[in-house]
Amino acid sequence: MSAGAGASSSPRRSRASTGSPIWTGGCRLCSRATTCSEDVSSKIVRMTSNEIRSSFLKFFERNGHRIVPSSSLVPGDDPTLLFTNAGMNQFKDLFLGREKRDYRRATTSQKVMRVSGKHNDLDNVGPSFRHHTFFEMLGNFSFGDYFKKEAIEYAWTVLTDVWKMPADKLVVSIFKGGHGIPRDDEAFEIWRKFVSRDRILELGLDDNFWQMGDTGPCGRCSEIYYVRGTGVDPEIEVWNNVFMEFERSAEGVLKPLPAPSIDTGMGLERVTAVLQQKDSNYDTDLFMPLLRQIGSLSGRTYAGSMSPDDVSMRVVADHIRSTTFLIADGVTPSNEWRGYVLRKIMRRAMRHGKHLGLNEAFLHRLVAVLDREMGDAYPEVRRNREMVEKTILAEEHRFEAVLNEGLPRLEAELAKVSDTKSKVLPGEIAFRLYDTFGIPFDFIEDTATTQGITIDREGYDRAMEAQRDKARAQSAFGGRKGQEFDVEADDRLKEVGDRFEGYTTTRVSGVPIVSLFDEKRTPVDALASGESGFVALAKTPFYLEAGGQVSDSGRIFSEAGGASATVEGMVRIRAGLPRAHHVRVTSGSLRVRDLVTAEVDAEVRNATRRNHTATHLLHAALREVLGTHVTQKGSLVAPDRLRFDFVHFQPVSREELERIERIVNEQIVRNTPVETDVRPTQEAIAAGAMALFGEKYGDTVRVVSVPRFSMELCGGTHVSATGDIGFFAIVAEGGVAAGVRRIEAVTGNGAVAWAQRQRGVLTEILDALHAPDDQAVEAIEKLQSEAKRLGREVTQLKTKLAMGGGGSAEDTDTVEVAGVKLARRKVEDLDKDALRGLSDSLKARIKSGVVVLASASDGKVQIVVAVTPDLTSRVKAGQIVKEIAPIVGGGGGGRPDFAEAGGKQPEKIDEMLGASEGVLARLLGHSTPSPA
RNA sequence: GGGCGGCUAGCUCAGUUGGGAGAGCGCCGCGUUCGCAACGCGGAGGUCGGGAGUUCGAGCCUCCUGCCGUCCA
Repeated sequence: MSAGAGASSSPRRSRASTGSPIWTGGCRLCSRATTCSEDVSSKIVRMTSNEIRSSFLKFFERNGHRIVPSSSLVPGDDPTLLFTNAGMNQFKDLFLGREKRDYRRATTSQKVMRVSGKHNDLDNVGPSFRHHTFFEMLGNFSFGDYFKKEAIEYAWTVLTDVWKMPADKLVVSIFKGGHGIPRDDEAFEIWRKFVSRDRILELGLDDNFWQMGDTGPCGRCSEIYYVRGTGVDPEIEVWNNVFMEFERSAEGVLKPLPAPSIDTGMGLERVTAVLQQKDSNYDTDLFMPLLRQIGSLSGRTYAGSMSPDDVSMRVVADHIRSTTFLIADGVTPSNEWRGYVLRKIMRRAMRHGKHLGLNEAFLHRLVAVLDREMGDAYPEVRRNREMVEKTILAEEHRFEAVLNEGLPRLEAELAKVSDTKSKVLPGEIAFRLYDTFGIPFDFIEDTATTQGITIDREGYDRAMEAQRDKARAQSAFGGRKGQEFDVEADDRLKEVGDRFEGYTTTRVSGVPIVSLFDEKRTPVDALASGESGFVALAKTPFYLEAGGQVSDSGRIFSEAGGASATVEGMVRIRAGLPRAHHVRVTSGSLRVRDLVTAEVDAEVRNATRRNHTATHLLHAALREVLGTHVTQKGSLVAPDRLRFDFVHFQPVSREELERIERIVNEQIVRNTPVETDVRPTQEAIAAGAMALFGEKYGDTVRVVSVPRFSMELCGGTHVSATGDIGFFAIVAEGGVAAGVRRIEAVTGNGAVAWAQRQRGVLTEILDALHAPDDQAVEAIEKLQSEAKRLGREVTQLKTKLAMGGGGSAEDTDTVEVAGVKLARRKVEDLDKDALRGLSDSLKARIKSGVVVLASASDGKVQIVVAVTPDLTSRVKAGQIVKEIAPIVGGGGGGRPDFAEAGGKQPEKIDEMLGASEGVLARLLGHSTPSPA
């Protein structure tokens, strides 16, 4: 989605930055020759960024807008969108008419991330004075309420009245028409009331037409520019007003929306630069405190230039903002998806820190500045400061480790090419160092340069491109969306809404069936016995998977018609519509408008309730024992177990686990009644209720609390008092990803069963050991060392036995072949190691010669051939073994002094040993003495 | 989702045509010393991440799988 209410990355900005302003020919604004020598802008009100933000919100509040808090940077309801990238994201469903709220005008200061643009914005950040990965978007919105006239009036008033921008510094633009869409005459006429005709630019599709996607709402828009006349950006786009007035169908046809809407966006960083009369966003009070702190840590002073130091300082200042806000919104650095983007940004900041001479971990020390400067406007930063700092520090250490690991490899590769004539590091090698070992390219380049080595950049880029292509090709199939229900025409569904009765009951009767769908999710009138499909009811006690709690199972039946169906799962049709029960009809048939009873399997539900409340207790206990950096990263609440993933940077020790388990069970014993109530979201969070990261909450929320111990926002079903849980046992603890641990636990009957199983195993072990429990470990250790000792003794004895045999050396058949001693012996049941030992002893005995040993065990033959070192130049053990092993049906090989082989025919051992004499003779170059 | 690299003694890691599992540090004992460090000698400590396969024989080759790291999406 490319939302046009944009600040940092619209195409026309990049054009401006290359030095071609949108309109040329002198300063038309103030009718002067080229630039404005007179400082008209001195009239502008001096404001801090905090004042600018709040004055904007307050203005629109005075004009009937609801001030809505910024939504999370992690889009809660759109898994395909990497980060929130426009102010309107959180209102998407309102614009599409899928959702209704109790206000039709809103204003926000929205946290926004833009990193993954086609032009790879990340590289612009630092060198540029106004590119950011993270920024704040001020906006006002109308959902089918006011339209162009008011929007333009508001915009003009804010700029010229609230902020006192001189009118003659402002230029606007409208859509000039094209591609079958007419020129925006209306906007032109409205603007004419405020500015002269020559200050209204007319631009095309790229600049002044906005759409969310290939289909859906879209419209012409109007941009407002502030003309400085000087600096890198002689004029700067400050505000984009989108007039949503059409809906584009799949066929590409535009038809008017019944209720046209307004969506605007203004980058706070830019407008602050304008109002504080700075050429660069970084010179404003949004960035200067950060730059000062970076300066004092690195012993430098930010000078606002294009020098490498200043560029690096800008990179760090920008990236610490993204980093802090992302982590505060629950993203943690990892190797995939959002976490990966975060890591990339963090490591880029660390690298630039190194350029500034910051070799120790420093990034985490900048969070305090943001807490101080922005903590009032964005409480999540203040609330999560400790966790943010810990997360950053952990990543700084990890990056250090990666470099320490990779550096020797880099040095080794450089050493290889340093002797060559060209002194070029091949691109594939450089890429491999980056791809596999994570050494940043500029790091490789820097190191290489100091050694007079250059890098084959082209080869590097080629390798990178190949990797990209592969990844894209493979994931093209991955992103398919789930099937959608065909409900467009179904008004009944919209009227009914989603009525969940499951908090108070597990059974509702006399409920009409609103709609039926088959497995393809298309509407049907009836589902017959044996068929499966989906049922929407006017109300239901069935829980739909959310907050980790799994969906209920149970049945739906009609007493009158004798129909019955099992409910196998629950599916969301669409927000605000009834939930769908995935059913299999077992008898009779279900028809639309039938009255039915819906009944949840109460026992299963009760088990789930126990686990859900226990999860809350566990969460609170974890924070008590491990610290408040513990935050939920995932959760599964099933009837038979619960699983809880959370942020923590090391394994949880056994002592800690036991303490956590004890605390939870103490809460259970207290039998505290569990309270639930619905409260305004802001109030609940202010009261300290635990909210989930990345979760989208409405204006009111359900709060589940165990008084004096736990309070969480939660839509799940819970026990009525903690005592209902019965017993809580932690079953497993382990790591899921870097910085995330997982605890699995059981409750109630399941916990009792688990404990009994454990005790059963212990009892059996003790029985087998014939030892009381306090001596069990000792007994096992004794057994182990005894077994080891015996094993050694057996090996020794076997070797001795084989060596000495019946007490003499007569079992060894020693002959001389061409002046070389050949010792042969057949032994019983010796393993490889013992044979080796035996051969060593025999070698020692004959001093110089060849030893051939064969042992039979388990129907297999093990052969060893050894040659004393003085003879290996004349005959090699490997050769002998290759010649004789086939006689017993095997093969083998080895080194000149020692070789092994195996075979499958023990009965032929004697034949083989006999043949060895001839083989040796032949290899020594003598004819075989004929057998006796 | 797709690649690449790693996993061997308590720790850090070596280990190539597939053929005796190693080093350094740490640990235990002995020696040396008034004692300690250092040093010398000796010793304990290993399911070579797990499972299958190929082979007479697998730390090493093949397949599956787990975990860690890293890059791309």
